[in-house]
Amino acid sequence: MSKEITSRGEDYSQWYNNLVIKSGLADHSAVKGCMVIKPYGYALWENMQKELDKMFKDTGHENAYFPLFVPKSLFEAEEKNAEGFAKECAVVTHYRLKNNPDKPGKLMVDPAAKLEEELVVRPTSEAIIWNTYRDWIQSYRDLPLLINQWANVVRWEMRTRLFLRTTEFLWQEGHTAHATKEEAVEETVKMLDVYADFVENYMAVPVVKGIKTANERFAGAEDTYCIEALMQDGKALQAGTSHFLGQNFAKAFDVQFLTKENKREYVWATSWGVSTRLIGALIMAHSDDQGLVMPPKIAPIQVVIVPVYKGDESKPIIDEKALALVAELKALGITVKYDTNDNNRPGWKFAEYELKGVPVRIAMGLRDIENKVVEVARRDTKAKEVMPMEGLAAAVAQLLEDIQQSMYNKALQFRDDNITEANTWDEFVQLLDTKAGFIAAHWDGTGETEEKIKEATKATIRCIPLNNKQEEGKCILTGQPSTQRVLFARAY
RNA sequence: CGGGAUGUAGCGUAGCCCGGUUAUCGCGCCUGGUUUGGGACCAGGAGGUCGCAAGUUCGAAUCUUGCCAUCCCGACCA
Repeated sequence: MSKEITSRGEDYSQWYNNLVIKSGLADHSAVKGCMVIKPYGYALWENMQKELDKMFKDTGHENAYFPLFVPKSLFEAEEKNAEGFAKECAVVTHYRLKNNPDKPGKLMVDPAAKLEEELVVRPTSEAIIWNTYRDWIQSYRDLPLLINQWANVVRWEMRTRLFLRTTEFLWQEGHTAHATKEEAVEETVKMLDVYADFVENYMAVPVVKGIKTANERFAGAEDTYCIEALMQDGKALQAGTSHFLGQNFAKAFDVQFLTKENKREYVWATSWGVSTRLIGALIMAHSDDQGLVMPPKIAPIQVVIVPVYKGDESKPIIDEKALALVAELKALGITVKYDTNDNNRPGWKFAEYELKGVPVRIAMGLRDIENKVVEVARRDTKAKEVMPMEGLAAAVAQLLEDIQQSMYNKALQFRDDNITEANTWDEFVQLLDTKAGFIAAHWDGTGETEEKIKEATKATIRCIPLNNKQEEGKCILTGQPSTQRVLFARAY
């Protein structure tokens, strides 16, 4: 969208970091690779959680909580899953510290307190959950089992980025068990749809629904479905995944059930998750040079009222009108802040709330009150309008809806403008360097070719879109025949 | 773990090459006052182991060596 941002190129990282910190969403922490989510950022996460949780419950899921620690023997039970995550696991080996005899006042790990079996801090919870499901599932009557967990996980990545990749992050992970393959696949797709619905309709970020190639698949899954979003710098971001796990975990943890026909069968599994990474997606999809732009449906503050005082005697007059408006807005379920902080002047507040991305700002001064109007500014377009106080609350509610829709439309336009077809290798390489975005190109379907393209260009296959148009073509690298285009991009 | 850069007040910085008064400037912070329609102004004030350690020197933020930390680029990845 904003050319300024796109053209910023290598400064984009810096710009993103500064924005996250200055807007008060989060900060670096004392622990390398971890972040502190500040109240404003956490309020945003809570709003996202609330909506997602409602959607999960509407689709029949219940919340539960499983332990943070996974005994190593359980962790390694599903081999592919274990292998995939092994390189990024934090491991607990001891359970006690003691005074260091050589360094007074310092502590050391007590060698006598070594655990018999190491505990892996969960990078994902399939293992501990499926070990539990064995006890929960005996009969077809116990199925389907539809559980979600809100939790933190730890993945010890080499390089981290606020919200996009932190050592510890918050997420939800759904883990379901089904009697048939068909039912499990249906669940996988259903939850992908839930994610797409949330990201598009609440976060106003359009996504491409698709399926991952074998190389990009979740460790231990038969199929990984994903939603891919496009950021303003032309890079793609995996916003959520939903996995069809087949019977892999059921077999690894021996989870069998008796069918109506009294036959023992392994259950079919899915898992799906989205994380605080979505906040990164939100920032990179909508923000501009003035700061964040929050979609109204999940904005921590939807409307801010800034009073413009002229001398002390005007305060009670403005307060009265403003508080009445606050009450009206609240009655409509709108989150509103009346900023009476006298330390900052109106201009300062205008800039501050723009930085924080508050969708609607109302300025109210004596002049307005005399004319029975207020100044209403919308964050997404920065348009200002004088509106009558009569019926204002309803008008603001309508405006919030307009902003939500308009933000989505703008992001969708950008996304669609940045899906480009490439038919030759040269075209492909040139597009990556000049335009970026998603590149739709033919691929011969082999992991080898995919790997070569990645090595040569850093672009990966983000997904094979669902309901993809079938067309004859030749692989851009090898020239081998292909039946459909897949979406390539450089990704976060 | 490889390649590059940086470390000076809460944040951002000047000074370093070419060693020499009390370490520069801006923002922020505190006190008082005037203000308030796009990041106010005036006056006063607080805040520093110059990343750590050793060395060279009459003298080190500045030179040397070692260490530590952070960031960027690669491998890894939701």
